[in-house]
Order: sequence, then structure tokens, then C-alpha cells
Amino acid sequence: MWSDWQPLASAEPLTSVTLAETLDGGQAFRWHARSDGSWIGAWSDQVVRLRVNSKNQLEWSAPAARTAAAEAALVHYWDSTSALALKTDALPWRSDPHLARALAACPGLRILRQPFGETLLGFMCSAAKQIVQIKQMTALLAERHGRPLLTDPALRAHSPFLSHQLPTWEQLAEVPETALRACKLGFRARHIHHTARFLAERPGWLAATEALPYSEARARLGELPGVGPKVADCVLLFGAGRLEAFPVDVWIIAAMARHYGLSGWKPEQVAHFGRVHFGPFAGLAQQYLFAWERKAS
DNA sequence: GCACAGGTAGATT
DNA sequence: AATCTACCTGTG
Repeated sequence: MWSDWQPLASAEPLTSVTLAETLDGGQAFRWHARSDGSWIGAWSDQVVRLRVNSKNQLEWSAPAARTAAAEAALVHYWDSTSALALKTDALPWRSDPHLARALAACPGLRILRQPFGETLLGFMCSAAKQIVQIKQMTALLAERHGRPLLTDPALRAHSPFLSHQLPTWEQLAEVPETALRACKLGFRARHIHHTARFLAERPGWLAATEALPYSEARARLGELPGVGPKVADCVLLFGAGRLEAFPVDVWIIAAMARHYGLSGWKPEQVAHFGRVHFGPFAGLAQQYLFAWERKAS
């Protein structure tokens, strides 16, 4: 059974559009829309349902047996206590009309605080893939190589995608590359396999990397096979709360060319421009610009 | 049938 | 150092 719906303490108001963009806009890959307008998703060993009520409050519900733990985990995951609105307000929207427009289109958009290792796995799957397909890959990885998550059949009926947790890197190190390929990973299977072996030989490497200053952490993530500048920035932004990271993908390249006159700029040049122009919360700006650009096309 | 996708690595200028 | 390609595979 699920716990009753209740508002999340200290969460800022938002619309259902913003909720959808936050959960399914490319920063997380384990959220699924339900026909009643709510969302169900998982991270670590948590499963939670979310929805927006008529007063624009975020409401949550979790499996009844573990409600207290779920609430604490959700407060962290949602980054409820960090007053994201203040950071959004600190972006240079007053002097940047396009940014102002992107902010207005999706008020309350958040950067989630996902587990570092899971974020790394998700974005290693993301190379040249669309969100739907990345969700499919992570669902298969979880189902075949992760620990059981929703064991109660009545709960499991709510989402066929969340029967298991994502595998840990420790678990992935024991999975043959062929088995990874069977999860529709394609050429990404080789990278993930080698990264898992790399991490298995270096206990504590991932946690130590997460704790480093931004630029050092970014460089160190780049040592992993299959991790370049874009994936490293996504992992730091969405999996380590480093809001100064400014991931540059094809959408952001297009957005920055169109609205900031950066036609012909290389990804690393655009990333540098973004960090300088948008400041310490550049990654938050990136998420708004990304949402705008995807909607516009 | 075939181009293309929310990148990266390795080869080739 | 900058630029081009192959890499898997589902989708249109």
C-alpha cells in the first residue's frame, strides 16, 4: 500500500509543466508519468510518487512500510532546503532577455540531487541517445543487474520499470560486456564495462572525486573511458549539486548560437562562455535554456 | 533502405 | 591542436 499524499515540507510552488520538465527533462531517467497525472520514480533504494495539487504544491507518497525514510530521502533529492529561487534570482536575467524568457516559461524548475554513481551510469548511457531510449537502457540494467526494489506485487503493478534498483558500480564490475550489450547499450557497453573495472580496482575513487573542487573533479571524471566533458558536467551538475557546471550538448550549442551569437563555437568554448556569463549557478541557467530550446523545436 | 540520435575516442590531417 | 569517423541500435 501507498502512504497518503501529503505536501513536501518547504518545497517551493510549481506547476505540472515544471514538474514534468524537472523529472523528465533529461536530468533523470527513472521517472515515469502515470495516467492520473502523477509521476513514479526511483533513486538509490527509494521509490516515490509525486504530483502537483490544485494549490501548486508538490505532494508525495511512498510505499507505506517506509514512509519516514522516503520523506527524508526526498527532501535531500528534491533539494528542498536550498532555496533554489534565490539562486535562480541570482542569475543575470535582468540583463539577459533570452534567459528571462526561459525562466518565465518554466518557473520553479529544479536541479535534482541524484546519487553520484547512478548519475554517472545514466549519463554514460546517454551518448547519442534520446531520453526515451536512455530510460529503456537504465530500466533493463536495473531489472537484470540491480537489487530488487518494489517486491510487493500490488506496488509493482504501478510501474513495471521500477522492479529493481540501478546496479552499483561494484555490481557492474562483475557483469560481462556481452550482458551489458544485451541491455541495448550498444557501444556504450564497452565504456561502462571498462569504467566498472577501473573503479573496482580503485576503492574510494568515486567518492573522492565527488568531493573535489569542480574543475579537478571534472578532469578526474574525464579519466573514465566513455566520459568526456559533457558527461562529466552532467554528472557533477545533476549528481553532485555543482551548479557551476555548464553541460554543452547539441541543444545548448544550438541555443547559444541562436540567442547569444556563438555560431561556430566549439563545445568547450561554449562551456567556458556559459560559466563566465551565467556565473556560479550556470548549470541552473543551462537547464532553463535547455527546456526552452527543446520546447521551441 | 537509410539517416540520425542530448558523445567519445582514436585516427588523420 | 583541430577536424573527421566509427561506434550499436531503435526509430522515423
